[in-house]
Amino acid sequence: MSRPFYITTPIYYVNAEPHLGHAYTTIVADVAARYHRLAGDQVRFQTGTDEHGDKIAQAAETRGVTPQQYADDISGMFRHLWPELHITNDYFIRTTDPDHIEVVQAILQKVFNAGDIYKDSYGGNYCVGCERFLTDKELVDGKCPEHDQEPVFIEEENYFFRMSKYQAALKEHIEANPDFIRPERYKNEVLAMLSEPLEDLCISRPKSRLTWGITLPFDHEFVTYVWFDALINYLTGLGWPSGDNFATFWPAAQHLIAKDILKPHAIFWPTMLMALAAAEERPATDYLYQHLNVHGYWNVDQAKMSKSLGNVVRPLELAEIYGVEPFRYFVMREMSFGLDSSFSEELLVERYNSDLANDLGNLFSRVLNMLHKYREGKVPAPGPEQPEDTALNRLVEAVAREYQRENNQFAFHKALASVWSLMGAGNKYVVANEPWALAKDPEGGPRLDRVLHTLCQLLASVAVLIWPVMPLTAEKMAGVLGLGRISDGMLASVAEGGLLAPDTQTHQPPALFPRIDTAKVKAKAAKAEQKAQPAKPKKTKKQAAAEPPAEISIDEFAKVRLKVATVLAAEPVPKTDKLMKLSLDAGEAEPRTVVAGVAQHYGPEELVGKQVVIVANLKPAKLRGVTSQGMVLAAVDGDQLCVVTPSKPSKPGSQVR
RNA sequence: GGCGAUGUAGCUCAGAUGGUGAGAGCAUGCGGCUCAUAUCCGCAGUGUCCGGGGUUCAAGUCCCUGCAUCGCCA
Repeated sequence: MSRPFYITTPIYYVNAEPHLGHAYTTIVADVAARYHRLAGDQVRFQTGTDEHGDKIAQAAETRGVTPQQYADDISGMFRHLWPELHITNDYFIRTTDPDHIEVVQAILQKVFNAGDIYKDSYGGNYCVGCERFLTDKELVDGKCPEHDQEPVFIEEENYFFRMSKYQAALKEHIEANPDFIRPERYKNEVLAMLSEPLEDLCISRPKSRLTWGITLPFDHEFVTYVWFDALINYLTGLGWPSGDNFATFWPAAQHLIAKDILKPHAIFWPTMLMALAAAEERPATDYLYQHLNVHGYWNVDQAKMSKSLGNVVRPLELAEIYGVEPFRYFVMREMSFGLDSSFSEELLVERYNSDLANDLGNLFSRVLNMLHKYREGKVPAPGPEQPEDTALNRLVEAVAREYQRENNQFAFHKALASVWSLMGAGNKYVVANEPWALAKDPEGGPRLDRVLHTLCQLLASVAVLIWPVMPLTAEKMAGVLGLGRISDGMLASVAEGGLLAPDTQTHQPPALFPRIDTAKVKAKAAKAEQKAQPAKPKKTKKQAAAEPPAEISIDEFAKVRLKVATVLAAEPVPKTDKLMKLSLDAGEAEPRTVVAGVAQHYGPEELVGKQVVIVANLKPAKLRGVTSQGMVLAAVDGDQLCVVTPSKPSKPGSQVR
């Protein structure tokens, strides 16, 4: 019984190059798709690009290309990125595809004929700069705050979709199907939105203002506005209204989105589908999707990642450095699906070392090495079974079940945690049975056979279970173990056990994930943080960071290079009353320039000739346009301040420690 | 301003329907093993379960209130 499964990512708006957010959504969709293939389901996985609208037309104009050329360009970047991340989408849709345009027009016409789209005039404050209507509350002193310009009152005719008509029915549907939107927090948010009256949705723009869009079939003076165009892609990609794919997969449709586009997917789209069903005189459930799966954001180094911040992490950079598979593993394991998570190189390396190198890689390596050492790499026929063997096998079965339950609910992090419990159990099993001792024991043969056999089966199961997340690693493991290819539907045999037949010849194990030197990465991250600090002061975080730890090690202290220096010259920095620019003899070839905040306490003449203590290896910083190469130490007591000076004259450059 | 969520070990988080001395992973310290990618196993911890009040024989778990953070809406 092969059940269908249809998973979509949003179609990505081509106003920005692909970033971590896009990559994450698409990797999740890919893992879901692969998981269902592994479970033997019939899978369809679609992604694509959204290419109409003002922003695209504008961006194209800025670059001096046509909107179509521009869209081709960016869309291509997405399309070429996915294979590099081992994404296995079955289809890539573009809203500029001719068949999509046809479908959108056909659906608009249907809904229009049924009376759920109507024309109305709309009057409002239109800001020419923003090219959109502003609400009264957006105005500051009657002006657009962004452009400092008074808006023009424009009355415009447009087409509206009767969204409000379906509000009650949608609310009922969500209440009757608690996992229609998941995780639950997002369902609650949607219900909150639905507790307020919905307004009808404006779905058009006059061509006088926007031409880069799909022409309304019933009024050629207008184009469709954003969502009506974009959302319908999920139907187009299946060949709506006819076609096998539509019949097979639409009843199994699940969408995957980030939380920022919750409203369009949880409210606009279902009501549109209900209207379409009504227009065809079919029950709404014929058209409503099964689940909307909503995930959170990645916080990259504290700052929220978003298109507007332009704070783009190039997904391939870290993926290239550490490998695509660890990258996929990290994002799937680190983020509790639905919640926000932090993303950093350090976190990635931590996961890599502890989960991939120490747990998975090392277990794989130690078991296969023993197998080669003691049994010439052949999976032995098992000797008599003991309770601990049974327990381990049972655990594999239990994990296989939990893995399915969690993956079905999009709780991928839990599914992975469950798989990793096998690594822990495997390591304990090795220690408990001490195969190296059995190998030396003349009576230990049958027991050793059983132990190695059990461990090989465990590894084979692990290989299958990690396949959706790390397909290449899984295949590599399967190859070494003599398991052959990991194929669709193989999940069922994990719970049954016995993936490997006795006498299967294995190969020498490669190091799947060589350990990464964390010291190097930490140093690099610290450096980057330093660089980022002045750019965006973080109120709370910064204060917390400024609070020194209770203790530091001697090694940490040794990083600070303190030196005695003699003040050669001093002059106040213009336009400030605190800063003084000092020229110092620190026993170096050239005098050093250091800016110190001492001008309120010392005049220039008091400082010249004085000896001070400086932090010599502080990263240079620009203060009021002057580059300061270090800092001068001073004792601070409330608003009193005095510079620290050696109690006897010392040679400039003397180390202070 | 309205609504909601969250606040548990250094970090990330688990902790249905209130009830054995409050947990996991990572990080830390100590001990052990040697098959293995300086890996693995064991032990050890520390927690005013955000503050304050209340209900109850009994509250991290329920109620009220305050604070903090975040989100949604306006």
